[in-house]
Amino acid sequence: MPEGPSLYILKEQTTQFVGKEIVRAEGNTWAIDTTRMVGQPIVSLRTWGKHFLIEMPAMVVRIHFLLFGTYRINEGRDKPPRLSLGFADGSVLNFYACSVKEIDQDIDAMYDWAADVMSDAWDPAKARKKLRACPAMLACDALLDQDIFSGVGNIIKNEVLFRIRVDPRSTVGALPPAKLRALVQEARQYSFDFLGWKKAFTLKQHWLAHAQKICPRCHIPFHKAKLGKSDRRSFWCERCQKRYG
DNA sequence: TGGAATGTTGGAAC
DNA sequence: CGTTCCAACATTCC
Repeated sequence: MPEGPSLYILKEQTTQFVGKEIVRAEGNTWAIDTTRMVGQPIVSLRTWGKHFLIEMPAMVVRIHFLLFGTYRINEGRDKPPRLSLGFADGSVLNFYACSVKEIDQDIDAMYDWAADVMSDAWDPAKARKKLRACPAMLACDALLDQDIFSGVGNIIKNEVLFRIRVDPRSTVGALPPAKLRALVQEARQYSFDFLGWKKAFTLKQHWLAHAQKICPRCHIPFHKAKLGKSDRRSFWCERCQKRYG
């Protein structure tokens, strides 16, 4: 489920619920009092990267799908929902195996919308500025940093670095300006390509590097290692992806 | 079929 | 007190 483009699809699929009043709210979430949602209309459904935000007049609930979360619209599944919302017209929005949290601050103060690669507010110059502020950071860590590239996940990371021919172990500060610019540009571009392929159910077949064995450009084996602060899988080609720094 | 994976958090450890 | 480490969560696929 994760990665920003998937959340973008969720937002598109749930526009029908905006403005509707929640008449039933339940589920096995322990983190919020679901009864407080009953009687409230949905003011907006928004995303910030991998966060799905349900805005009501009196509260904002944040859904995070982590690695395994799923959702269903107007149907159930074989597991009990973590959060299930029912509306007067009989429509239903179900969330499973996700993190549910109430946000008790002003969301506009909390979220930097310019960091969301899927957002109209995405600001590439601001992203470059954030990158220049941490020159020692590895390229693989930079792409996964949600404060800089909100919505980018491990697949997008590997594909972006392959596209721009940068070794994941490169340091941000050692990247030539054109590469830094390409990194930021492709983080958004690839995310929208991801979106299109995901909608067409052809995402996996478009992977060039992620979980691949042979470099499609050089036809030599990819290197594979767990890299960076979070020890995430990286796939890269020693021949066509250059290591800076 | 056991292990790994599109991810993050919170608390322990240092 | 700040930073780092690690278990925990939970589902699907190979």
